Amino acid sequence: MKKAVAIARHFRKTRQNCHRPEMTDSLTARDYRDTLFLPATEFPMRGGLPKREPDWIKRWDDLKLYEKLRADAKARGAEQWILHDGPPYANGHIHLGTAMNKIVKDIIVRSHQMAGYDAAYLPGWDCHGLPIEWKVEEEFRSRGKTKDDVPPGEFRAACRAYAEKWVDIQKQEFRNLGIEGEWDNPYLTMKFESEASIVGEFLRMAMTGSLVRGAKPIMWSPVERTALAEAEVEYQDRKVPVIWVTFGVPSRGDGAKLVIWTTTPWTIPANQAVSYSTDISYGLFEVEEVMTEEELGFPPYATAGDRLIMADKLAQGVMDGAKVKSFKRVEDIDPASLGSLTHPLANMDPFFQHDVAMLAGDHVTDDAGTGFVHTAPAHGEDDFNVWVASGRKASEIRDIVNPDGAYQHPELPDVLQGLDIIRTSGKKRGEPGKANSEVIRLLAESGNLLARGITTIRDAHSWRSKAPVIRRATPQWFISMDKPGPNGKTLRENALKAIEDTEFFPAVGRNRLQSMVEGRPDWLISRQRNWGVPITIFVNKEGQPHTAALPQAQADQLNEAIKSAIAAGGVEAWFDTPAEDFLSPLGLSADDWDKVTDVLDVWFDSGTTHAFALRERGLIDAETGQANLYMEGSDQHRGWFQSSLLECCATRGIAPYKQVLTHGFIVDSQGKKMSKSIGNTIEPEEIQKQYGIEILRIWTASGDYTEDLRISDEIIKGSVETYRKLRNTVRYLLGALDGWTENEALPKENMPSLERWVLHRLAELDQQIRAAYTVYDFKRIMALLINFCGVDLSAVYFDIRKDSLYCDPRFETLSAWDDETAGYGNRRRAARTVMAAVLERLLTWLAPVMPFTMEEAFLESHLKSRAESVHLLQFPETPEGWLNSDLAARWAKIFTVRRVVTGALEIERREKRIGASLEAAPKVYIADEALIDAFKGEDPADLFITSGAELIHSASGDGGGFTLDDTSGVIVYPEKADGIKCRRSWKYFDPATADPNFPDITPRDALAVKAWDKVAG
RNA sequence: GGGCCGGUAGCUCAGGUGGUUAGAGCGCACGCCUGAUAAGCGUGAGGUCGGAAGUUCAACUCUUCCUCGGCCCA
Repeated sequence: MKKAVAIARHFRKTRQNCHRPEMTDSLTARDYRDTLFLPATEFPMRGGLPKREPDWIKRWDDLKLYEKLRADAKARGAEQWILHDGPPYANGHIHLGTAMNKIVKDIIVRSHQMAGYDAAYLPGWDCHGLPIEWKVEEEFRSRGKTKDDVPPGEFRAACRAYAEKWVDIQKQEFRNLGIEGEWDNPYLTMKFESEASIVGEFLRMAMTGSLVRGAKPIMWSPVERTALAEAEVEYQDRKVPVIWVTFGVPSRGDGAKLVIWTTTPWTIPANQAVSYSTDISYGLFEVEEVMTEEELGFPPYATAGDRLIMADKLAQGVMDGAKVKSFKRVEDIDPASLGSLTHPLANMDPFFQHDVAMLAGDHVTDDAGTGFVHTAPAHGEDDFNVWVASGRKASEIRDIVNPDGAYQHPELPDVLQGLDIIRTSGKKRGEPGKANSEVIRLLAESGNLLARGITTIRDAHSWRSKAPVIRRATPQWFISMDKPGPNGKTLRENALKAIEDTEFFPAVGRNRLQSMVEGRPDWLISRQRNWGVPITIFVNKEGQPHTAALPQAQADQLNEAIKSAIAAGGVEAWFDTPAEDFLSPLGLSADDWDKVTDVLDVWFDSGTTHAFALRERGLIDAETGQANLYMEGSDQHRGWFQSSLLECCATRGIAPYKQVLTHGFIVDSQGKKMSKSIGNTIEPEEIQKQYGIEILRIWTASGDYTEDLRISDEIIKGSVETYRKLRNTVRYLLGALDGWTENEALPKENMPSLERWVLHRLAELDQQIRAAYTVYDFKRIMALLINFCGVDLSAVYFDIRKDSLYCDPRFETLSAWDDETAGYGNRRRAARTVMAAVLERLLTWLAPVMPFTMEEAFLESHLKSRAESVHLLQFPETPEGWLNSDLAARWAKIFTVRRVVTGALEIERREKRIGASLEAAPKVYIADEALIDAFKGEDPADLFITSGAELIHSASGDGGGFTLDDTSGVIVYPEKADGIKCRRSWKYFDPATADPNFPDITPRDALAVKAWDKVAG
C-alpha cells in the first residue's frame, strides 16, 4: 500500500515534469514511459538566489540556528575551537573587502563545526576612537556648535550613539551575507564591561612597570589636537617652502657662515643645534658673482664675498639655489672644530641669543640639502635622538608650540607669539598658517636667508582630517618595549618568543610580524581626545603613575575601585568622578595626585579584545587560554595582530592566538586596488542583487584569498558557472533519489565495481577536503569538487548509470523480482545507494561555502529527517574499506580505453553515420591483456554507452581502425549497432532475443516492465 | 626611496628537492542528444610559463637586473 502511494506520487511528479506528450510509432504500441524512472525533484534548476536568500536567513533566525549549533556541539561533547573575530570599526557601510573578510571567517567557522568541533563565533566591533569622534564633531559643527561648546559628557554620549547606530547597520549588512554567529550578543569595545576590562588590562600592564612617561617628539595633529600613531596617518604629497639659512660661526672670526636647508621654516625658532656627518667632506666656499636684481626680478639674497660652509658634494646645488653665478672653494672644513654657532635670528630677539651646538649624527647624508641638518629636538625624531645621544638633557629642549600647533612660549618675541603652523578651522583647515611665512620674513630681515624656493615632499597627514601633522614633543605615555618585565625579559623578547610559537598561514606572515616587532619603537598609547578608554592613572608630583608610586596592595585596591567604577558607569565614570572619591578611601590626598585625562590609543582597545570577548565570556582560560585562530587582512601585521600580541605578552607572556591567517585585498581585473577615484569599486550589495551572495561566497572560496583577489564581471560570471554546475549536479542527485529510503540501500560487497569506484573517490575526497579545510585552503576544495561533479559524476558516472537508473527494475517492484530481475534491480539499488552517499557528502562538504543552496537541497533530500538544517550535520565519516587504490588503478585503465572509444565515435558522428552513441557497437582491439582484465565483470557497452561492445585481445586490428596518439595498443572499429531500437531503453538489440510478450523492448526492459505491471497493476 | 609578497592558457587555479611534447576545470569553437533540456555528452583550438641576462648537459622551477601590481614602512 505504501509502495503504491509512492509510485502514484512519482507519477504525479513525472507527469508534471513531462512537457510534451510522447509520440508513438504506431497506435497499437504500448507507451512504456510510465514504467520508466525519470529524475523527479522540486529543487529547481535555477536558484533565484537574490530573491530567495533573505528567506533562508529568516529561516535560520526563526530556527535559532546559532543556539542550536552550540547546543548540538555541547551534546556531542565537541572540543572547542575558536576563531576570534577582529573587530571592524563601527563607522560606515561595509564594502567588498569587509564582506570577503567575514565570508572567509564564516567558511572557516562552519567547516570546523561540521568537522566535529564546537566552533563558536562571536562577532565584535571597535567603537572608540578618533574617526567616530571626528564624525560627531562634524555633526555638532553642522548644527553650529564647536566642540568646546559641548560638555565632554554629552559629546561622549553622542559618540556612543553614533557607534551604536553603525554597529546596528553593519550587523544587518553582515547578516545579509549569511554569516552565522552570535549576533544577538556581540562584543563591543564600548560596552561597560569591555571598557572595564580594557582598563583592567591597562592597569595590569602598568603594574608590571612597562608603562613609562616620555616626551619625545611624536606626530601631532593640530587640527584634531592629538597625538597620532603611525596607523592613524597616511603619506601624501604636499607643497612646502624650502629655505637655505645661514648660521654664524663665531669661532672663525672671518664672517664665514654655515648653511642649512629645511622644508619646515617654522621649526627654526626651536633650533638648538646643527647636525653634521663625520663621513662627509665639507669646505668653505666664497661667492664671487651673483645674479643681479634685474636678471632675477627680485633682490638676490647672497652677495659677492659671502663665505659659506657646506658639504663639497652639495655646494653647486646650494649656489644654484642662491642664484650665485660663480664661486670658489677656499679651504677644507672640519665641522667638529667649529664650536657652537649663532642662531640665525639672534640679532632679532634675546630669545635666540643662545649657543647652537654642533652635533655629529648618522642621520645626516649628502643626498640633498647642504650636508648640515638644522636640529630642533622638540620637532623631529632624529633631532631628538641626536640631542639626547650627545648627552644633553631632554628637559632643556625648547617646546614653543602649543596643542593647536601655534607658537606659544612666555619668552618668544611678540611677532611670533600665537602664529599658527597649520590652520585648524574654517574652510582652509589644513592649509599653511602664518608661522612659516613670518619666520622666512624674519630670516630675510636678519640677513640669514640665503635662498628660498618651493618643493614637494611626501609627508604624514592625519588619516581622518587629511591635514598635515607636525612633530611635537609633549609628555606622553608609552609601553616600553625594552624594559625588563616581571619574568626578566623585555616585552620585545616575550613577543618574539610568542611569534615563534605561533603558526602562520601563509608562512611568510611570521617573518613579517617578527621584523615589525624587532624594529618597532615603544608603543605610544596616550591620546589627547575624548572618545576613548581613559588612561586611568593618578600621577604624583614627581610624575610617577600610582601603579609605580604606591605600594602594591594599595595600588591594587585603587585599581579595583577604578575598575568597578567603570564597570558600573563606563568610561564616563573616570572623567566624572572627582579624584578624591578614588583617593580618600586609601588615605591619599587629591592635592598630591593629578588625574590623567588622556585616553588610550584605540589599538590598545582592540589589543585587549581577547580579554573581554574570550576570557571573560569563558570561551578560553583567563590566563593560559589562546584563541585557535586570528584572521584578518595582511595589513593587520602592523595593527591588530601586533597590538593583541603585545598586550597579551605584557599581561600573560603568551600570544592570544595559536594561529594567524591573513588574507589579501580585493583588486580589479588588472590587479589594481579598488578606489573611488579610479571608479573601479564594486559594492557587495550590487552582487547580492544581481547574482546573490552565494556567488560572492563561491568567488571568495575559489580564489587564493591569501593573495590579492581579483574581481570583475568576467570573474563573477565564472563563479556563476561554477554555481550552475554544482547546483545541477545536486539537482540530478535529488531527482535520481526520488523516493529513496534506507531500506533500498545495498551493502558495498554487493555493488558493481563502478559503484565501488565512486565510493573510493568519495573516500579520497573526504581525506583531501578535511585536510584542505584544516589549512583553510578553500580553492582546493572548490577545484576538487568541481572536478568531481563535472568529470567523475556528470560526464562519467551519471552518464553511464542513466540507463540503469531509468530502465532497470525499480526497488518499489521488489516483491515481483525473480533472480534475473534482481540482478538488474540490484544494479540500480547500488547506484542509488552510492548516489545517496554522494549527495550527503556534497551537501555537507559544500555547506560551509554555499550555505543557502545546500540548505535548500537538504530540505528536498532524504536527509531532512536527520536534522532541522544541513548546518547541523557533520561531515560524514568514511566507512572502512571505501578507499581502494587497486580498484582506482583498474578504473584508470578502463577510462584510457573509453577515451579511445569516444574519440572513434566522434568521427562517426562527424561523418553522420551515427548520432547517439547507442547507435554504435564498437569492436575494440587491445594489445595489453591487463587493459582487458580491467573490464572483468563489467559490460563494456554500459561503460561506453553503446548498444554493444566487443573487446578483443589482439596487438593489431584489421587495419584502418581508430587510435589515439598517446594510447598505443588500443584500436577501435566503431561499428553500427545491429537490430532494432528498444522502445523503452533506446538500445539497439536483436529482436530474436526478445520476450514474446514484449517484442519491442529488450529482455532486461521486459523484466522491469513485468515487475512493474505486477506491482502497479 | 626601503622591506615583504605576487605576475603559468580568455578566467580561476595545479605544477616536492631543475630533467621526456607545461596540466585541470570553466569559458570559447564545432558537433551530438532531446527521457538532467535556459540541462546533458563528445571533439577541438588556446600558454613557452611578466621581460632580459646568467648558472647548467638541461630552468616555469636557481641567481641577478628590469617591469607591472599589492601590503607595510619612510
